[in-house]
Amino acid sequence: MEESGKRYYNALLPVPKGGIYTYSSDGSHRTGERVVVPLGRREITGIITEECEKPEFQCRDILMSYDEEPLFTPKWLEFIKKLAEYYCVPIGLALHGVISDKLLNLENARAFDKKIVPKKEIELTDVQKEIAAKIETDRFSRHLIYGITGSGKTEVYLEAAKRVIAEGGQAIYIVPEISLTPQLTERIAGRFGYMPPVFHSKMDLKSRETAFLSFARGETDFLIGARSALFVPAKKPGIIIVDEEHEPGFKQEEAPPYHLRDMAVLYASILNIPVVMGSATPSAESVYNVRAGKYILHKMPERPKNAALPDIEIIDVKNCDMIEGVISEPLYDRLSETVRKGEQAILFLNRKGYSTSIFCKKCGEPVMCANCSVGLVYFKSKNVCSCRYCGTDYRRLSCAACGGNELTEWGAGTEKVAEFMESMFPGKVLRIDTENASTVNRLSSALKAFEKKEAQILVGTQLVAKGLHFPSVTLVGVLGIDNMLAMPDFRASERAYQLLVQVSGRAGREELKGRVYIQTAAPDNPVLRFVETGDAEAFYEYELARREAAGFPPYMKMARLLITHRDAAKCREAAKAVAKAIKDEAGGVSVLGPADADIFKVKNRHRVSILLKSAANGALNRAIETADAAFEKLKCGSMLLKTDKDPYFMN
DNA sequence: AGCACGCCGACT
DNA sequence: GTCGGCGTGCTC
Repeated sequence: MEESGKRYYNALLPVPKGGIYTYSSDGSHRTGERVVVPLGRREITGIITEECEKPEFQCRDILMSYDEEPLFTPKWLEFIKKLAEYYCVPIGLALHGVISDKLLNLENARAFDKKIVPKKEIELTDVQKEIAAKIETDRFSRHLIYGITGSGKTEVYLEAAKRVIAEGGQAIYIVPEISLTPQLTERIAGRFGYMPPVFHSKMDLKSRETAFLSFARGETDFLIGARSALFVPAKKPGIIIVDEEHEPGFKQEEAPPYHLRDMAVLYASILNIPVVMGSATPSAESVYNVRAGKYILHKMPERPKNAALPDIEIIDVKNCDMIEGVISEPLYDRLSETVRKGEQAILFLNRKGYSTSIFCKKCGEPVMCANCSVGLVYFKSKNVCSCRYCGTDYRRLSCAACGGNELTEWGAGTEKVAEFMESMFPGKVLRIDTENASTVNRLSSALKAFEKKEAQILVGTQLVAKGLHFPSVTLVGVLGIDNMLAMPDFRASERAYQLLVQVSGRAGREELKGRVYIQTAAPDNPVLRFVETGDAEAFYEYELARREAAGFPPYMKMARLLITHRDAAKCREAAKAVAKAIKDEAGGVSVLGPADADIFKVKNRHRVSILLKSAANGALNRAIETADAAFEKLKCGSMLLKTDKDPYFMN
């Protein structure tokens, strides 16, 4: 029992239901050091948070340490702790969700191979220089660069990053879509004179390990990547850049369900460094934060080469002839003209597949997935009907309602539109959606093909709406946006607006003037009007007023509780009890529901949701804690409660 | 998350 | 009679 020489340490472990555990050691350890410790019958890697007093309970010895020099910093640990607190999840779950096991156990990696490329010096415009100069690098500040598509925001980010790097700091550059990084990395390479390290979850493990470790050790000074790159523990972080700040993809759905933009701001505040966010279509939250004086606004209202903005026209599909029920005559005429002139066009619709709904000929009922409350989509290329929620493929189908075997299809997806276009313009059509461009490589080769003008008409989903630059595209046709506008979601109009403006931005990027046609059955929808007139101010005015009147974010804090279980009745019953507990025990929140979720069944689990709203974050957190406690007591079987703070997807 | 313990159904 | 299904509970 000679334990006098022992020291005691708290370690943060990636254990979803806990987090901090105490261990003893004969040696000494520092905060941020990675250690291997025994936990139950296994060994697990965690991070030392601090030295502590000898605890009451018996504790076990630290088995070994990975680091002589701590890889993680006290501020990084503080960041994870605050993230967990904000999203009301155990800190162990936060760690687990933010750093993979592989990386936590990483001992060594190949050194970063600095591939030198020819440097392309670009003379910045006065606006670009001015904004970059306003980003002070010595303290926490939040910047929103509101620059129209093609206004050159990237150059501002890079200019600020260069300065940070010159001062000995590291720059973190986050983008929403992995698929966008090839075009962007080439551009960054040109400015820096070498290929920058990239970090995202779809790249090969070896390069990812290299990018992680070299940035954590301070051997590289720039890191570009997706969400997960924010959590690479930078040694001397100096600036965080969040491009396309409005992107819904920044909201992580798996636990912990965080929003990357908000976490970038939180991390920057802990580090006392600037965070720069940019978008051509800022989120309502960010516009609100500018008004509240939290974000510093920088506007870039013009394109550098003075390329004109496209003309936008709304086509009422109820009042004009539709060819094949897909494309209106005026748009078709324009398309022919564009092809004749040797220019390029993009046709956008946000539905993939061939037919977007399938019905029974006899009774008219839609054909649903057997496991989800979702209609099936027909894919002609694979000759299957698929559920877009659980991915089940159906080859032989009959009507679940009447047993009828004759089915009929309705609604056009990208496959059908591309097929029809191909019949009208043979050899000139290319389709891009997640179905045929499932990997980064396939997508980028498809985009390259279009760039090289191997096709003149590109039919695609949102995949083609984002940040791409095709100088010869002069026509953009939006074939389907109505389903998006009709979504029962308070963010639906914002998303539709952003998508329309972004996709319109693909038209006429250089000398050639662009035209945009938006087909709709609801031409009077105010969102479409704002897109048509190009009056962004008016859109944000409208949207924020609507949110304020209805008590939605950003004026109110919101959380969504989703309870799921095999048995619908049990699920509803539990949700009712949880809602009652919140009403009885937690004050300062309004409780909406419980109600069956919009998509009330996924993978044979019934889904019931409760919405919580509050003016105060603290009250909301207490309500969530109350709900968690009540749920622990009454749950049965494999019933689950998912807490989603600042929810984005309300299906 | 793992991993073990524990209590009920169909098999050599 | 056991093998194994996954519900439950704990890990310093």
